[in-house]
Amino acid sequence: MSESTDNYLKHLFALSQHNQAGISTSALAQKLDTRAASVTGMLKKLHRDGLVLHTRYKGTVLTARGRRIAAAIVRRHRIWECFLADYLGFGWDKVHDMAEKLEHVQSEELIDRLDQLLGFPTVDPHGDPIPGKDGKLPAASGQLALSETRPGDRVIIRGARSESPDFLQHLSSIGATPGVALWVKQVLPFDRSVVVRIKNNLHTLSAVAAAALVVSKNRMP
Amino acid sequence: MSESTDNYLKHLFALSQHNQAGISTSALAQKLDTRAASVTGMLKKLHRDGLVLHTRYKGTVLTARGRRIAAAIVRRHRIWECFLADYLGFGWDKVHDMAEKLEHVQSEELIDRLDQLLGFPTVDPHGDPIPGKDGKLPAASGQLALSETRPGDRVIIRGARSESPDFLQHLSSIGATPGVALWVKQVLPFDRSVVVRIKNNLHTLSAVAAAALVVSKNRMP
DNA sequence: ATTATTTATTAGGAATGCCTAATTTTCTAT
DNA sequence: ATAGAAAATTAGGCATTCCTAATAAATAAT
Ligand SMILES: [Mn+2]
Ligand SMILES: [Mn+2]
Ligand SMILES: [Mn+2]
Ligand SMILES: [Mn+2]
Repeated sequence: MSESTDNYLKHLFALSQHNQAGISTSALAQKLDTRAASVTGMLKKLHRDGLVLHTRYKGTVLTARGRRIAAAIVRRHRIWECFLADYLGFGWDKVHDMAEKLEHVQSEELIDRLDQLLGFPTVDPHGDPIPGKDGKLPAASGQLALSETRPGDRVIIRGARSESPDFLQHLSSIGATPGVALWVKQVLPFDRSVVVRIKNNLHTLSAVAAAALVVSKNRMP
Repeated sequence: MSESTDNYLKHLFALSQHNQAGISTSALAQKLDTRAASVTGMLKKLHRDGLVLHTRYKGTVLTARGRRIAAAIVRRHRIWECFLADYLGFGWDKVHDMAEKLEHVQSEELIDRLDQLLGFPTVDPHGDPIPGKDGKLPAASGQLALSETRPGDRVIIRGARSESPDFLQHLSSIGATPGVALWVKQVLPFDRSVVVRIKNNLHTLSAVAAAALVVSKNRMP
């Protein structure tokens, strides 16, 4: 298991959280900041090694074994983030990059003792849940619908509560996809539409849309 | 800077401590557990990059730049070992392998904050000195191997010249850990084994073990 | 349904870093 | 001085992991 395969599994795991279907090669390439061709090559190896199921031109899903390993990586990442924040005083804008390296140190005993030192935290400094030793993620906390936010809030998009292609396509067209930051500018009183800013562009989401868009006030791993 | 080059520099640094002349390719290969041919190839790259001076068929010495980087790696390694021992309760036979990975996480701020958390230690759990931020190694004074002592001497254990978990675990099992007092009872003539008393118990250490156990005759450093 | 566009895969190649086997240089012992 | 041994290097490969360019498949538009 190399750092590279670790990162592939970790991002597949993250993308799987808000994707029913298989993960697309391009989505993974984007997360990993590599080219799609490289991703295809790696997916073939992960498939050969029984960590993912990859169907040519379709998509990729983690196997139980791949998911178990990925959860362990995310667990390490987030426990290290807790340590960096709680014991070394780093802010949540600093902890991620360091944890990005520390997560690859494979020692279960090391992580278990860190976990104990930290008092068995359940969320990392970004509010994201820490997988348990069994690989299970505590139910996502700190998530809410965009309709529950108030003007001034800065949130991160987590996903959608609808599979409606129309709705999802509309969100994509305005750049509202998981991981993207969103500023709540105002909530129109007469129909509760929400005006938001996404990357310097203003967009208006209906109350129905806002109720179906899941956001959180925290960052991702 | 890869983990590989890190390890080359680190071992060159360690070998330089007890070697006036340039380091031989085979000595380095042995420490790194690789083949001499691989070492030659890497040395050419390190030379090209200005980290070592390598003279064909002669030997290799670190440049000032190479030495500075190597000292930083050793500093990280030993500070991590202190953390693992002091905060996570790992024994000196366990810390080395984990630090072997942690040392490659490159963040000066991370190490400086760890250093502060630990109270700026000057030696690691094996009694080895921790290079300062300037790359300077505190000189170990009054230290000698147990094999250099004579019956009747009373010494304090300072550390070990091996990271072998088997060896360190054995020492721990007889109570021979840094700071502990030890009386030299006799040196067996036929194989130079050393019989010592530790807290009212007699133990016999082979000549090989005695040569790897570092002690001092003075109280505290 | 056919074409155009987007997405994904294959082909071919580069950099690392390791290996074994062959060769060259240096050292040692006669 | 010279043969033999030891040490180091070069030659030739292999596995990873990434890249760009060319091709193929799937999806969207007409
Ligand atoms: Mn990472
Ligand atoms: Mn996080
Ligand atoms: Mn290492
Ligand atoms: Mn040590």
